[in-house]
Amino acid sequence: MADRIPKYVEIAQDLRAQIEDGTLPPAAQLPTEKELVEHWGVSANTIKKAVNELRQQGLVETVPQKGSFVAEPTAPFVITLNHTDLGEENPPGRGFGGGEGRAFTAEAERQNHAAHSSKPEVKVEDAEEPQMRALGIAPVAPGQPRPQVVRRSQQRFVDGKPNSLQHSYFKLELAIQAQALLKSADIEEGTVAYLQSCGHVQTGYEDVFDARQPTEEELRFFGLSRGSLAVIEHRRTAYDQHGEPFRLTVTIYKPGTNRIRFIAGEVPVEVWERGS
Amino acid sequence: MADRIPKYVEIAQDLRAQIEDGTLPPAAQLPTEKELVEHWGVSANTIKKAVNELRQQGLVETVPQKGSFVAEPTAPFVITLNHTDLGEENPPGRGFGGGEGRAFTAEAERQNHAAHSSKPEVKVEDAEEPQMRALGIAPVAPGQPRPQVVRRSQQRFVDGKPNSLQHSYFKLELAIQAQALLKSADIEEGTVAYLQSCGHVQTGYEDVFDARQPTEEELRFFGLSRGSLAVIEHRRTAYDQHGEPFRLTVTIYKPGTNRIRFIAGEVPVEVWERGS
DNA sequence: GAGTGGTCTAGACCACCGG
DNA sequence: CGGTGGTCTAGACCACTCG
Repeated sequence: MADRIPKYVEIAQDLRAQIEDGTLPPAAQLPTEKELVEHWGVSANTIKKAVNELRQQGLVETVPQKGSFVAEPTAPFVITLNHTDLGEENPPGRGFGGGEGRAFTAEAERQNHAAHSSKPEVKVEDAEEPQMRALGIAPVAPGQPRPQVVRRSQQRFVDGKPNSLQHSYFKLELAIQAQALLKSADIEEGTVAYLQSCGHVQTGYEDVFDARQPTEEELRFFGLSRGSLAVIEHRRTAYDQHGEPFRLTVTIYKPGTNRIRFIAGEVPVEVWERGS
Repeated sequence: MADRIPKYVEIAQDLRAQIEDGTLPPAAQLPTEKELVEHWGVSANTIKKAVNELRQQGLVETVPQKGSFVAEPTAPFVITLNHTDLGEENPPGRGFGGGEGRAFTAEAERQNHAAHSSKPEVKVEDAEEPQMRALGIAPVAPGQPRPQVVRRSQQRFVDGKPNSLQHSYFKLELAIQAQALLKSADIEEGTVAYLQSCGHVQTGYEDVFDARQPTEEELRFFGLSRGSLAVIEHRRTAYDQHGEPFRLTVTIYKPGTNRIRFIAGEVPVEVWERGS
């Protein structure tokens, strides 16, 4: 019976209970590791493992030389990646390809959140395997020069806090045709509309999701420390009227504060409106 | 410069490199912790942290009293939760509400995987908050008796290996009308079709995704040890012709071996066919 | 300079697995 | 039985933050 609960799990459960019943309110600092060591009469490593559990559960965020703090109550920001956006009629407030570009800020406003994005950073770089696959670029032998792609990257914030990272990849030839892609500035009319005016109508897309450990860059941006939660990765490959892939957009979300949502068919309007 | 890489990260990177270049092929056992301790001249805890990194990255699976093994090359099984399934014409092979029920096995076959599901386990239980919210059941004060719901749970396997867990929730009144929901047996014609024959036509749904740490039950089912990767949770709330929510299906996927996919509009047929 | 968490060591005991 | 990983201890030093 009971399966021998390790001490660090027990400690984590106790702290969790304190967080859930409000003894440790949101944003409060946890007892320091030293205090916990004394309180429980265990060694420092055991406490670290306990706190680590909570970090992985998203209940606690640790700032390395300051302390561990109860995570803000996840008033989740919902990204609606809606379906009904491919030339069919668009219900009011449901922009094209939700979650991308300017649709992101519109979505946030509907949910009474303030959102902003950094200026796009544009880089021309050697294509990596997954990007090549998605954009339909033939693989090259190792050692051969790799084809180049344009990457447009943005950092996105909600209520001033880091929310997601977005990288869009385009073939270099396309960017030469559609030069606004090379400028480090928002595309006023939206990327999808702009590319349409350049002859690439987005007629379909494929969305793929996965969860994975954050990279170092993502850890820094989200202000997380190692060993905390996984991020959600969303890859959207967009196809034009010739059935050719012409854009790959990769968005990385910090979970807990984000929900990814799709809506299909008829649902009550309250579902659209509600933010969680 | 270089930001002081901890030793355990360095060791993890070395092992990772060995996995990626094939020195440690899939399913091979890693050097034991003792061997790694000797090889690197570090203490056991440092090795454990290194291996833990790899576990969280999904590169390694540890079986407690046997050893750590290189994870099988993620030949990812792609669950296509397609859009074009709401009464519009269905392209061949794209069943209704992909990823659910029998559509799951059909999807697997298209990708040349063998899939099977356990017999549904049916339970009548007190509704929890999130289930009530989704099914549109009014909240009750704490202490009051909670309304009851029917839960149908299935374990799903691909190529004999645990793939996902699925729980569908229904209001008890609905299950009384539609009694097949109470039987611990597959519903031959599919749940959606069956409920349609009971007067609930699925006219829309909302999908929400999140990533989180696995529960104890999920750890056991997936054969993971604590501190390994996050799982992907997919919640689908289905609405009927009156705009009432009548079903909540929660599916938990082991990441790495699963990709969740949506397709909208026109994409080349190869995209439908390919398994990654 | 005091306080924080991050890394690391060199031991220990345990539970479980296999032959 | 020997070998494995899981837990745990009681120290240590470091880097960073803050007053």
